[in-house]
This record gives sequence, structure tokens and C-alpha cells, in this order.
Amino acid sequence: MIRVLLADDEHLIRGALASLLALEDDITVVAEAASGDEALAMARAHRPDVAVLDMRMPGHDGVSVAALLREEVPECASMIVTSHAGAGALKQALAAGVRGFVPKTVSARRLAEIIRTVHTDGRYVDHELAADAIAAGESPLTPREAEMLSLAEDGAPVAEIASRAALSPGTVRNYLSAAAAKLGAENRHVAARIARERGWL
Amino acid sequence: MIRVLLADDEHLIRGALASLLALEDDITVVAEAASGDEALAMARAHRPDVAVLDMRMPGHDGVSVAALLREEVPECASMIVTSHAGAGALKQALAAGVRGFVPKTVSARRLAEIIRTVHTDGRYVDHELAADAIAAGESPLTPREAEMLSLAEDGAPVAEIASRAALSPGTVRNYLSAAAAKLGAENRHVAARIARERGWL
DNA sequence: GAGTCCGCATGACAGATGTCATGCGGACTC
DNA sequence: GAGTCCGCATGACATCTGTCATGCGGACTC
Repeated sequence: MIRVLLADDEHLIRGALASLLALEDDITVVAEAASGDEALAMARAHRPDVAVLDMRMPGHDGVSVAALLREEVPECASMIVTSHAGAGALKQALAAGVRGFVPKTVSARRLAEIIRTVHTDGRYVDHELAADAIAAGESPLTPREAEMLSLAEDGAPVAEIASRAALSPGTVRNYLSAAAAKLGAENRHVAARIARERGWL
Repeated sequence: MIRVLLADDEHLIRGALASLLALEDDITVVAEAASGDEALAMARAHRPDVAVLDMRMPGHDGVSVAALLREEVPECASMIVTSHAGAGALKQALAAGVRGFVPKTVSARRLAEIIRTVHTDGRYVDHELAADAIAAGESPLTPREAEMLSLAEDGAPVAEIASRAALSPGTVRNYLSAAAAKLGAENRHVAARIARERGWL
């Protein structure tokens, strides 16, 4: 019997998922959580075999919960179920030791299969998302360029970025300009968006 | 018996929702759709009493489907179920004639009740979202300012915005500057983000 | 060890951006 | 009808932003 923890802040979906998984003979939902923090607490208490985590949750998001679970409850395999499926999110999730990554467009039957795969030490990544991630490729940005882009992400003026990074404004402009050129963007704002989408930040 | 159309591109959620609603004695799901266009086609064919629409879908989004349904299948009441719940979305939905607006954080039981309310000519809007919308208040932007902001949203340079709007670059700068001042933003990029969040675009 | 490449960092310069003062015309008050 | 307010529109000016030429130092090749 596979003991599953279900974490999703959307009550509607969590409940629905629970009742669908209950139909499977070899799967039991032993705990439900509506936030990242709650998911951690539940996992510590119930030590489930598989944690099914939503990406976007209040408190810790799915990826950081997975990272923490890996240390605190190592026998528990983590998988992410998300509607906001970007190549970037996938990359971060895999780095955090997540073993399954599926969009919410899959069917319940399929989800149950994937839970089983993940439980038996397997891995599963949605094919389309994997293709996206491969298409996005490796980041052409240098570490500094990526850092400047992430500081520029919220639209702050260059002067503020410069002071935060303890750099000359000219230097900051230079990095941002280089990054925008590499990404084919008109200015730093669109460059930041593109880099974020592709998981390069 | 209330005949319901269910539209959500996330298979997992749609299926789960359908099985949960099936438990209610007075509700039948007569059709399911995975996209806006499919939802329209299904509604034309089955003429349901209530259409439960996800906000974000491929093809037409929930709001525009609701607007079209109102004309084509006027006896069908539309309601939006969404995870991306912003005050702006709510405002647009109500303008499109939507009768119910709920986040996916509600329970299935509650959703069934709301479907009944909407079916009997009632309205239902989630309290928290309504509070947000009221807190956001009326837009302080003039029509022109809002127009410039929406053109500026994707990070285009001012020159391009000016040519699209058939205005002098100076004029465009002026509107954007005024809008940023009203919104307390440092520049047009953050101004556009703020306005979008509050449903002023 | 010399040569070469690449990332980090800077300042000067041109061009884009935001601010300001100004004018026009419609709506509303009195 | 005069006065006032507000939105629309423009150009001049100061500031900010992006581009370029330049230099430094570590890594890697030969």
C-alpha cells in the first residue's frame, strides 16, 4: 500500500484528487495539506511514501518543500503537480530532487500510475515539458548577468540595482545590455521576462 | 435536475470535479470541455443550465466564453472558477455577465451550493475577492492613460507605442508619466504591472 | 612562459525616457 | 455667457539607459 501526502491550497482540487486516488486499490491518502508549511508538518508526522505537491502554495512553494523533505524525510519521494508549467520550474524542481513532474492536464488514472512509478524509485517527467526544457537549452548568461537580471526583474531603476550589487551603474548597464543582446530582447525588462520563462534565473 | 457544463483544460481537475458533482442528487454534468472553443461548441449542442468555466483556458478564456454564451445560449448561467484570483479578473467577469465567481479554494459541497444559487437566478461572488475589488477601488487612470499602459505592458519602447497609437512620442511619455505618478510607480513598467493587478487595464 | 580567450568591471558618449510648462477644447457650474 | 475644471496633446529640457572602447586578471592551450 502506497501512503500518499497531498498538498494543494485549492480545496476543490485537493478534495477531488483525494477521492479519485481513493478509488485505486494500492494507494491511500494519509494526509492533506493546504500550504507548504502544513505539508512539511504533515510529512514529519505521517512519514508518507510519496508527497504530491502543488507548485504554487502559500508559505513554501512545492519545490522548496521537496528540497526540505529530502533532508528531513528522505524515504519520502516528492512529485510536483502544477498548472503553471514552465521549463524553468521543471529545472528547479529536478535540482531540488523531485522525482516526478506533471501538469494538471493528465488524467487521474495516469496520475496514479505515476505515483506508483515514483514510489518504486522511478522518475517521471511530462514529455512536453521535457521537450520545452531541452529546447530552452543551457543558459547563455554568465553568473553576473543572471544576477543583474534577477535584480532588474521588478522594474527597479539601474541606480538601485547598482547599489544593491555594490557595483558602478555603468557596469550594471553593461551586464544588462549584454544579457539583453544574448536573449534578443529590446531592453532589460523583456530580457528579464524571457530569462525567467526559460528557467535561466 | 440542474444540467451542468464543465470547462477546464486541466484534465485532472475536470474529472475530479465531475465525479464530485455526480454525488449531488440534483446536479448532472451533461458535458465536459478542455478549451474555450470546445466549451462553446458543447454549450450550443447541449444547452446546459449552468456553465462552470475555468478562467485560464486555451482558445477563449473563461470570461470571453461567458460573454459569448450570454448571447448564444441566454438561458445558460455562467460562473467562473479560478485559481488565479485577482480583483481585475473579477471585474472583467462581472462585466461579461458572469453570475458566480469563486476561487478553487472552496470545498466541493460549497461549489454545489453555489451552482444551485446561480441556477435560481442568484449571484455569488467570493467575499475575499469582493473585498479586494472594493479595496482596489475605481481606476484613477484616464482612458488614454490606461490605453498607453496596456501598450507599454510588454516592454515595448516608447517610439513603438507612439506609432501604434498614432501619437507624438512626447505625448505618450506624458501619459505614461502621469499614470506612473498616480500609481506611485517608479517607471512605466512597474506602473503597468500595478494597473494590471488591480484590474485597471 | 607566451599567447589567447573569457568573464568582470569601468567611464565616456549618444540616444531613449521622464518631467515640466504650455495650449486647446469640451463639460459643468453659477 | 463667463469662469473653471479636466482630459488630450505637444515640444523643450534634464536625467536615465544602453552601447562602445578599454583594461585587468584567471584559465586554458601549446
